[in-house]
Amino acid sequence: MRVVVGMSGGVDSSVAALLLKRQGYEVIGVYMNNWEEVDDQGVCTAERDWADVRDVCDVIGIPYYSVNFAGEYKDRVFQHFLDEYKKGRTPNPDVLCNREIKFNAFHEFGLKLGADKVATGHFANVSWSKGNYQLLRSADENKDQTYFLYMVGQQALARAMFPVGNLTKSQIRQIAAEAGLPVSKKKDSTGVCFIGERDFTAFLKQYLPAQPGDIVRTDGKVIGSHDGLMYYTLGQRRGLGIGGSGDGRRWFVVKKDMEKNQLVLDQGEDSPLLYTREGLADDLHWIAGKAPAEEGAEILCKARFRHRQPLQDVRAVVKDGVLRMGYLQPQRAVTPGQSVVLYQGEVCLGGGTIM
RNA sequence: UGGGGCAUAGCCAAGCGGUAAGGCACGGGACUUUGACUCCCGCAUUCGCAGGUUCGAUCCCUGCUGCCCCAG
Repeated sequence: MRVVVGMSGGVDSSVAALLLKRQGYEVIGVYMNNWEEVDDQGVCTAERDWADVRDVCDVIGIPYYSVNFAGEYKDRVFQHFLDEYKKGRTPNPDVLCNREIKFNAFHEFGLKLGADKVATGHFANVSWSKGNYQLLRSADENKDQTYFLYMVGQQALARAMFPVGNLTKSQIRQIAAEAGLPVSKKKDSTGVCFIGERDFTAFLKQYLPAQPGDIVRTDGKVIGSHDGLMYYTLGQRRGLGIGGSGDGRRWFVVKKDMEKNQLVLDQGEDSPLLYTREGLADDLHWIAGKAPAEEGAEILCKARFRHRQPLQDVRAVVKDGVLRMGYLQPQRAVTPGQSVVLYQGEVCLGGGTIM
């Protein structure tokens, strides 16, 4: 049985490869570099990651390759990312990246290498039940990454493997250390997948030209100016430059008025304008291939509106391709363009894009 | 140019003779495979300017400058 492992140069995917090798699989490590950096230190980071992958593979004793999907990433992920921002929405590129790149383009590459299975270091699990593959939350509740995987399809899950899905982060680091992997203490990576950590607003400004406008209070009074609504998101506090006015509390973005090109702020982290009790989502995707209930029938489940958020009680109904949700507890800054992912027990049902 | 008041960091604002609170903003860090949120740390050798009194002043006195209010 041949398994191709997507390796990032981090601990998780390194241990994933190690475990598969120990389990007797014929393992091949593949490093993906999908972002061609021109300047910055991004190049250095990518080169170091690739070097780490080679070192790790040498220690484990498996062959390795690198592959570049920069073109695919740009066409299928980044373009959509920019289009969404232009509309004033806040996209989640990593959800698309998983569907289009890691669990599609990369899987196809794995097949070309003769792989029976394609593994990654994601914190998630797959199981087969009632004629379908299920996506399950990881053992390490704190690191679960199913929020980013809800768009993955049955075909991909059928050949996917998540070797570290049943481990905790500390167990993974311990295994890596005991095996002498050079990345055992490497810091977890953050930021947009393949693009990495950086000054996000400055990054966006490279692609989306500024469109200055007013910053206003909820009563319409102008209290400042902004460079462009696309550089801000709902619930945001930092980077507004508004301080000292009003009652002295912090200011948060509560609305982006695209028509007036105004950024609307309200004061206080508990501003009622930041909370909603219901919402809609479209662009739905169900892991099982179909909704968990008939059209119009109520779905009682848990949900999260952002990565790592504790599961929230939600009752939803699917109608005409739109998910109508009611929240038992008011939710803060549910943001258009972001994902809502539904769960029942350990099972990730799927989700959609917040409208 | 009659009277009164105020001038403290980017903003708001304590202090009222004993050697500059706090909040917001901002910067750094932690957390985090999106964007955010959150948390931690930092942030006026100096109190409009110039003198004076005092062992010692942001706090008292004088002058100057600026702003505000009332009356003209």
